[in-house]
Amino acid sequence: MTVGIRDVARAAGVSTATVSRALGKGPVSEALRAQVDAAVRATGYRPNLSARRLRSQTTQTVGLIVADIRNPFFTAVSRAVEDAAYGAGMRVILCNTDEDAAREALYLRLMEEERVSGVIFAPTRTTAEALGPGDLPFPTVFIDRAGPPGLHDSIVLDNAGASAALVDHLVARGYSRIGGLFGSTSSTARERRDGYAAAMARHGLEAQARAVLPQAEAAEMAAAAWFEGPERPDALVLSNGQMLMGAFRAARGRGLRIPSDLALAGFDNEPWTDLVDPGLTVIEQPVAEIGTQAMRLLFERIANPDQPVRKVTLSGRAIFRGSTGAA
Amino acid sequence: MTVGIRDVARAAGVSTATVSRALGKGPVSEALRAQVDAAVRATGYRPNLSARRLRSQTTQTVGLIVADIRNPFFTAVSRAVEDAAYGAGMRVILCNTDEDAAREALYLRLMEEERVSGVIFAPTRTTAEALGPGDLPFPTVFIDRAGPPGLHDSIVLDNAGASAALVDHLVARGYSRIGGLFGSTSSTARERRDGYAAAMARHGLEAQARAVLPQAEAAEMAAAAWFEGPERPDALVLSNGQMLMGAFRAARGRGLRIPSDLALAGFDNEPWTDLVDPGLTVIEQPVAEIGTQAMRLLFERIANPDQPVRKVTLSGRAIFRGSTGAA
DNA sequence: ACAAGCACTGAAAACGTTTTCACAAAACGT
DNA sequence: ACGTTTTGTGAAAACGTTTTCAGTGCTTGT
Repeated sequence: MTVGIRDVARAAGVSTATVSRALGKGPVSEALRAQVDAAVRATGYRPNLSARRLRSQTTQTVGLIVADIRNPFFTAVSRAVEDAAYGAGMRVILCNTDEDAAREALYLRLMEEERVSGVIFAPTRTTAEALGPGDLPFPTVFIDRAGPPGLHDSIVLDNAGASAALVDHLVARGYSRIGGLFGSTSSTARERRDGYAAAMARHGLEAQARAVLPQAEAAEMAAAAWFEGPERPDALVLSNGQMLMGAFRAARGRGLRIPSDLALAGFDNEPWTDLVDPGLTVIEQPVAEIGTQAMRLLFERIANPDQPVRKVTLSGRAIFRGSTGAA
Repeated sequence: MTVGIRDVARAAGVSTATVSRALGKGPVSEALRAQVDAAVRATGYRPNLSARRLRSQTTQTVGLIVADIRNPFFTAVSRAVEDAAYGAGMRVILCNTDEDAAREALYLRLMEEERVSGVIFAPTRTTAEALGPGDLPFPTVFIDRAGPPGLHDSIVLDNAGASAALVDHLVARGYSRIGGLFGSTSSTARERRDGYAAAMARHGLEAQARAVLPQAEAAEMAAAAWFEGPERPDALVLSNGQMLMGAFRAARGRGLRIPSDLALAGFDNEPWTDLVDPGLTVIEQPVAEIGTQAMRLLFERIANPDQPVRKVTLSGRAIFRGSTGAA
């Protein structure tokens, strides 16, 4: 029924070995290569990738495991990863964990079964801390979030520095009751919280940090409760773009005026953040670069498994807008 | 080196056939099944999916081909598709075509080589019109956009009706120089344009439609040029959420007041559309349902290849906001 | 008690490629 | 002109599973 390499071989009058070599990069004379090409076209042959992978023991596939593709940060990173992968003739298996360690374990097992060439992984803190030396039997690059210390390549943001920059800016604009609402699941959120706390201490201010699931709804509820409570902050730092959106919603719902009643600052320069009124002060992350660099690190690790572990730290870019009383 | 099914068989003291059956759903006695489970645990065996696919001739994989995952519409649909797929033990191969017919052809070929069980596809108009009866050698469900007429299952929006609803609303609010800026690449954009034109005609108004690439930047430039020109509209209908964002940017850049100088209405209830001031009137699409229904149609088609072609038409929900002078 | 069926198991074939191996012919160095 | 390499080719093995086929031992119905 379906046409295989032996049909092509028969049509071209050569052996299957020659067809395979003509399609790949083996040494084949020009004459035979032309015959094979013609036979491929005539038969409409499509190589069976499962068979190829089984025999060649290389899948040309990478896994990409993130919390939720609907978070625009991961959307953008994923797109960059996919472009780089397809550009290099590789496929991507995308998995959404929803910050759930059980699903992370499930997908890591799937990656083993797929015999992926490598994995790009943004883990929860739980998983990152539980992972030991031999637990990932494939090259792995951690992105956005730290993996187990010292074991794998990674590419992260200078989270503490970025948080501190936001706090410094808020203090300079005259805010003092600066609260921080951070994600509860990632090392990144924790680093942002620590950077916030350190900067607050440096300014002699009392840090007020809370943690929730890093999603818009959870942040909206937490922020709303905070605004109702006895210690209403005059500024709020949010740990990512989704939470920033939640906080903005909560402020609007309470009728708070920004930036006079409340300043807002956060992470991720999502396209809408300069569309609202006032625009929101954010730390822009180099999303495309994170994706392409992650693939680069992974390729190099695959090519050279024993090279020393590398950690790439990128800087965010602060964009000051009206939500913190800036221009 | 790597542990295979024969190692498990040896460890369990049974044949590979029995291991395979114990792991699958074959008939195996309880005693042996327990031995096999123990051996699997002891050896840390991970089945090789490439080998399984090759032998069993079923890949349990579906392709998902969309224009750009960064478009929140496709992001949400993709997430729903992936959830449904993984929930049924299938994998997803995601491809971004950037509205490019050449890349569509490339990825369709890839789907053949992967021997996917089926494909979910949002094609450009070019490709949809070029596709003949035998061109897709796998079950295919078209989403968001029409495929070749009558050949495949599909799930689309009532685009013309939704457009007309927007026009009717704008007319009721007193607007009359209502322009339409639509995507140039999809049947969907064309249907929205036609629905717009028909509604305008019904109201005795002159339709003014333009078409550009369905992206924020292109729409912003086109809208800006339109606002500068001699025939500035007093309302604009946009063909998707990205273009709506572009038009909103252009209006703000020109200092136009919404809704007094200009009304804005479009498609896709993206999270930011009710965050800007004024909120934007949109047609909300049932994104999650589109994704899950697409997978359902695909599963049913795979299970029963010869059943009649089905076309599911979903209705959008109009959400009237300040950008059209609504409450 | 015996034929017929049933439930379970193992040996071996099969899936569609790539790769190894052996070898013939051509090219090369002296 | 003669070994020695190089180049190109085909036959067959190999990749790691699932599935077919042919039992074997039990149960069942009569």
